Amino acid sequence: MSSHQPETTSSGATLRDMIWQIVAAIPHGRVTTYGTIARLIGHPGHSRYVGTVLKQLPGDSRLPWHRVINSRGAISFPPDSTAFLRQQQRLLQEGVECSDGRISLQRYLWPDQ
DNA sequence: CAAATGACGTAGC
DNA sequence: TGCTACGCCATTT
Repeated sequence: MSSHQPETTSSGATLRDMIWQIVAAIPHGRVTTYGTIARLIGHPGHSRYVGTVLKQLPGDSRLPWHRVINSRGAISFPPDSTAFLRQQQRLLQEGVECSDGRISLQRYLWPDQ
């Protein structure tokens, strides 16, 4: 087998598949963080990888990637980038207050404490 | 194949 | 309260 085969679990799912699954499960109008997702898939500390996976999503993906923000409660894109504006726009569209690019984890974080 | 990179997080100062 | 330094590791150069 080639050494660049995706890491798989006992169920056969790749880490990437698990991340997609979690992102798809984020409720409308709620958000979660990269670190939280890493924990949910049983790999705490892999927060950077979560970002890498989302970065590789095809442009036409229907996954709600915009509901993923960083632990500071902010959008992880430069404020002047189009990506930032797109994410902010999608969040505002579903009722998440982020006019300043900041989201209240206290109010929107998923899963609930 | 070695080194740099990145949609992160957190401990330390 | 804010910055810096590191750890993390798949992916890219």
